[in-house]
Amino acid sequence: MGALENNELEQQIIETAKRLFVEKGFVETSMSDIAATVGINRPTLHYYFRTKDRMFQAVFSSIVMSLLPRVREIMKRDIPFMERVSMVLDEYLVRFIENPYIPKFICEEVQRDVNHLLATAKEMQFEETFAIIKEGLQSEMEAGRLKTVPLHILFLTFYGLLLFPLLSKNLVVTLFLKEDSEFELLLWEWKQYILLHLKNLLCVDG
Amino acid sequence: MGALENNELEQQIIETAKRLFVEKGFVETSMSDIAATVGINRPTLHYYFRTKDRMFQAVFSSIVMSLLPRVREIMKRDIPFMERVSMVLDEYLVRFIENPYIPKFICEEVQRDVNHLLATAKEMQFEETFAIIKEGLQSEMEAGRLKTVPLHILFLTFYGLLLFPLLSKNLVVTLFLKEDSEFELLLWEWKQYILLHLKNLLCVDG
DNA sequence: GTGGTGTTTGACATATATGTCAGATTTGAT
DNA sequence: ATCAAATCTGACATATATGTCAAACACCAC
Repeated sequence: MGALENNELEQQIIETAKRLFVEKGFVETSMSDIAATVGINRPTLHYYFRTKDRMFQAVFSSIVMSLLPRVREIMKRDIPFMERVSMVLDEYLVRFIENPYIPKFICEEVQRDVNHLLATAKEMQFEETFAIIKEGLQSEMEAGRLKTVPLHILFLTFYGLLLFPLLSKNLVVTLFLKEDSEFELLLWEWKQYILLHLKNLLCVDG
Repeated sequence: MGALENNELEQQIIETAKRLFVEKGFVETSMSDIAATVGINRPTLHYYFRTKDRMFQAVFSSIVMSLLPRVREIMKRDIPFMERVSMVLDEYLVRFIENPYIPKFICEEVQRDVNHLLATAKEMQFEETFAIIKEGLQSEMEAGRLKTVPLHILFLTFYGLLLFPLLSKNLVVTLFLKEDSEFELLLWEWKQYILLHLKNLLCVDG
């Protein structure tokens, strides 16, 4: 046979598609682009992933799967809450420095079709991770170690501060930096401010 | 003649194009869409705005022009800094509640072509407004009424917190709200948190 | 009405996208 | 070596996008 064994090319296609989707966006990346970059014929793409939509699902899964398990593992640890948050931030930032267009890609998909996105996410234990974080927070709040803050406020603060610099990277570099390479440094500086804001929001001491 | 007098249809086209660009994004809105919505023939669009690109410029100008003068006016007032910020936030939020897709549109354009965007913005006193805010901040900081914080950090905090809820509106509504109509309420609740974060960042008392 | 200006349109040229399919090619089991 | 299944490809069908143009149309001055 060989059918089920040749996931090598399939993987190569997914990696290439990920890079292109994430660089240029879903709509502006064509199946031809992907095929040309991989160095295969376009119909071959359709052979592996019948439609562009299934191509997307494969790519999105690959992205989420590369982050979610690490986050879940960290949030389960038995160390102070803010230390866990700090480590999760590291995890995100490393991934985003590697691939600064992921946030844009996710945001684009949130706009294009939330339900499709959530359905895809659901298939990879997204809800378990979400639940772990939620419960972790609630127990900290009930124990009085953290202030009581609505979950959606926390969500907006965390992801707003984390994702926005990457969404506006071009603008930030143009307005505030001399050259592109300084951006990574800015992100690590920025991480401290994210932690500061979260502490102000959550920690009882002040 | 009549050429220069018929800015009525031209305005109607711009309004329609703005709505569509802002709802569906630039790439996913076709000239045909716009023409059909206005109720005219597509070549007529090309008669008024030779290319889709000039169409964009007209739309973007219209959006920025509806905000920038108000912001400039407010920032010039002689009232406490945080009060000015609060009023600017109101201005933004009212505009965004009216038209929740503006942030997405701007972000998309920041990614697509920053320089094009900045060039268009430059034509409408964007730099003056930017300078006014910058100087206002510096004088407050030097007078010791505000903590000294790098401009880019302030930029990221302000716009990250302000824009992200609108960029992730679909997700927020799906994850945290019962129905779409609650979103406006959430935004006004969120405004207080934005102010809180900015105070923590800027104000000397704490 | 005639003519000129500004405005609108139908038809065309061109480009690029997705998806299908029959047939060629490779591959592995026998 | 042969056969069948898996893999790949050239060619096709279809859809939709932008932009151009010559010709039609509307309107006002004269």
